[in-house]
Amino acid sequence: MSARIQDVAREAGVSTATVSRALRGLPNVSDQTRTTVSRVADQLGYVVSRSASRLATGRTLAIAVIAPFIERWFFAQAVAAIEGELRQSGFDALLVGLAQPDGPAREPFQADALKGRVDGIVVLTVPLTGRELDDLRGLHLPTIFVGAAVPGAMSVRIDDVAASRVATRHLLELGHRRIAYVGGDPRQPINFTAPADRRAGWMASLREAGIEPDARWDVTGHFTAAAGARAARELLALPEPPTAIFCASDEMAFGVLAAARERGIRVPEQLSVIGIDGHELAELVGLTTVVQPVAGQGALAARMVLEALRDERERGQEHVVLPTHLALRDTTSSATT
Amino acid sequence: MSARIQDVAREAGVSTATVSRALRGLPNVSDQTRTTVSRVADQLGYVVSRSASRLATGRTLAIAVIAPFIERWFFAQAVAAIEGELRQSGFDALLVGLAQPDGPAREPFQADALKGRVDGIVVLTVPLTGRELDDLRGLHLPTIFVGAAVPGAMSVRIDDVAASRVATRHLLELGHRRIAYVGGDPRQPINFTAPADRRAGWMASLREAGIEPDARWDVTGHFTAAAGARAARELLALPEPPTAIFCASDEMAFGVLAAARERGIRVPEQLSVIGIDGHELAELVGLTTVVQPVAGQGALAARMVLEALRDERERGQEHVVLPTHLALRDTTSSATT
DNA sequence: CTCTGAACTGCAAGCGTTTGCAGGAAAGGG
DNA sequence: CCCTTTCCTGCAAACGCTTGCAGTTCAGAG
Repeated sequence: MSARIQDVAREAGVSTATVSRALRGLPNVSDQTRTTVSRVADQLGYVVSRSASRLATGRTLAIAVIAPFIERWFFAQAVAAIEGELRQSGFDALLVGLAQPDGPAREPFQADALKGRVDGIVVLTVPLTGRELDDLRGLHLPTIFVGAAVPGAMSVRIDDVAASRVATRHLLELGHRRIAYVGGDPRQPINFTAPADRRAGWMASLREAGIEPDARWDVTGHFTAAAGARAARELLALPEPPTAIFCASDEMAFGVLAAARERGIRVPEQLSVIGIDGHELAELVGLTTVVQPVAGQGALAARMVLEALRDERERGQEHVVLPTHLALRDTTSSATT
Repeated sequence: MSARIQDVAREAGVSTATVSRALRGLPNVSDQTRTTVSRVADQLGYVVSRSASRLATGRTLAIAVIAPFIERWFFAQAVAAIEGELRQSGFDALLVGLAQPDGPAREPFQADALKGRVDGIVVLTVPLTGRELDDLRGLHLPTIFVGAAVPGAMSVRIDDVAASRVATRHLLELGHRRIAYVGGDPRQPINFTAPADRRAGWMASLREAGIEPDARWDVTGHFTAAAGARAARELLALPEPPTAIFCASDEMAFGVLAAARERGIRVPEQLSVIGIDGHELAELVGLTTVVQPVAGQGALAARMVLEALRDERERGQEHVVLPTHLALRDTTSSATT
């Protein structure tokens, strides 16, 4: 059906070995031969069989991208950036989600299902269990984690504690004292450090300001807008509600804003709200937030795997921390109380 | 390094042929043999080499998912659903984006780069050129389009004209006469019918109501919130601004809402806004919209490719149209003027 | 004119599965 | 007790490429 290397070889009057070398730009092929071969090849519409190359070389030219969800903003941005970077280098992006068909629980991650199928792996903020992690290491593939610093592996992330402190301090400086935190699920599995770190940053900043965080100010928004709204309703129904809410993601902050609107609470006059992320819509609705480079982390992670593939030796344990910055907008203002 | 089929065969005292058959559940293998082989296999941590199977069978067990963008809401939802469906059936999702590294233009789609790399293709609302489409057909792979009915291929989509009419009629029934449309790029390439259809539905509904749509009411929002906001600013600055704005996507509607807020225009009292999509945040902000099943379309598309792979004969040209429904919320109300 | 390399090119052995075909054993029928 | 069937199993030939090694050619040095 489709042309094979044999056909090109025959047509060009050379051996398959020469065709292979010519087409891949390897040295020791005369210019004339190379030209002929190339011409014949695309005349015949020849495309090298990835399967055969893979089998022969052991390299797949594919990278797995593991993400707990793909439909959420953060992951979609990151995945898009990773895919772009990989495509530019001629690598395939093998997308592996972990969401269950139905239900919120995630599927166990089968590391060895990837055995021999990819050359490297990018893991997006997945809270892996120790066993999953071990299996993953057992693959001996360059692996890079985004959003969490896993010991012994490469990673790219932001300083979550610092980002969180920036947000909290901003609120403190505005005079707020009752500052609530809307974060992820507190029963966080290991290795998913972001929610824990952000919570820690909030707590530490409050304590430094001499404020003991009330347990009721610490609620979970599951990193979704809807759950963020629920969390906010809870907070705003407290006898002494917070005057400011710090959300560990912009999406949750959107939920908080919606909940405030529902109750007729004016933002920022009666309630200050701040998020983390730099969501496209945050700018639009004027949400003050700590912006993190999401696509940037993804792209860098992709480049790092490719790099590791190039310099086998350098399978170091680079840990890159990208900067964040506070985007001051309209949802935070001085405490009035 | 890793166990091969040979190793399993030797250890189990059978031939590689038997191992292959036993592990794949083919008939004509005694229960006892099958048990032994399975035990030995996972004792050795044997995982069949995908590359070798691919080469031997010609089947890749992978499906390409082509999307112009991955980071946008609609595509992220669809891709997630597709990936889930594929994973459940043991297929790999090969993600192919078309976004340029920088710049808004999309990359040309190289169909034959996929030659021999996937068993089927899902194309998400990509406006392909005639040539690209021909190349794609030349692959002779089951291909299914989401969001556009390409003749001679399978597709799953919504009735964009109808969805648009529902939205427009809703506004008309509320008494609005000056109804603007914020859509996609008017210089739409072929085969990307959604923006054109939605525009057509808007226009037809207006005409049926005896209203000749003003050219200035027809603006483009590029399917992003930011551009939607720009479009709205333009509309609201008109000497006789519209009293209602129909957006071809919820994200653009968010932009419109933001622009209205900027100008101090109250929604829905002074301006009605309606979208299309059913974005998670639409519910939260109370945006009235025509809900379409996004994940549903993706999942169905995935199932259809797999189905086509199963029944080779049935390579029909099924065109599935999924229903939409109007979600009445708080951004539309009777025209006051 | 012969010799030495350098530069090309071809041979053929993998890479790890799958699968058509044939052989062999066991079971059932006459 | 012999002959079919039926059921399992193994042999070995693909699948389409890559690559170490060896052979050829040719320019330039001696």
